Amino acid sequence: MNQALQKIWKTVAMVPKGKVASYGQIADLAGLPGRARMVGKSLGQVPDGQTLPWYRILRSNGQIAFPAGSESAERQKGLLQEEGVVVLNNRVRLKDFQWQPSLDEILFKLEY
DNA sequence: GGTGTGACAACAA
DNA sequence: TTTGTTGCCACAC
Repeated sequence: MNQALQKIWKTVAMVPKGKVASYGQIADLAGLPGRARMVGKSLGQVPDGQTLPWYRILRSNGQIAFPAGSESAERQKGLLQEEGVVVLNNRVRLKDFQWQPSLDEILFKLEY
């Protein structure tokens, strides 16, 4: 089955609450450099049952990937703000909220 | 194989 | 800052 998909989901799952990450960042951490677009596609395939923080994933510039004002964008914005992440004009200040995995977090991930 | 697509990214203006 | 262009890579036709 889809290994890449699993890796991506596991990686997304370790983004801490109140922090965000970019598609490319997730791809890199998942060991799939250059596959940012695949991360996006994968998040769209997440079964509803799964509790995955898909909403903590943004574009490299901090923008929400959905068109501003769309239902999805609003939902994502809401979920983020509930965690304390400030969203303005459909974007987040990465300087303040981007997740910076510590070395041990990365190593822990490699154990798998 | 060729071609188009996509919850992307880097860079130029 | 915002908008275009290009480069990417896995996939579905």
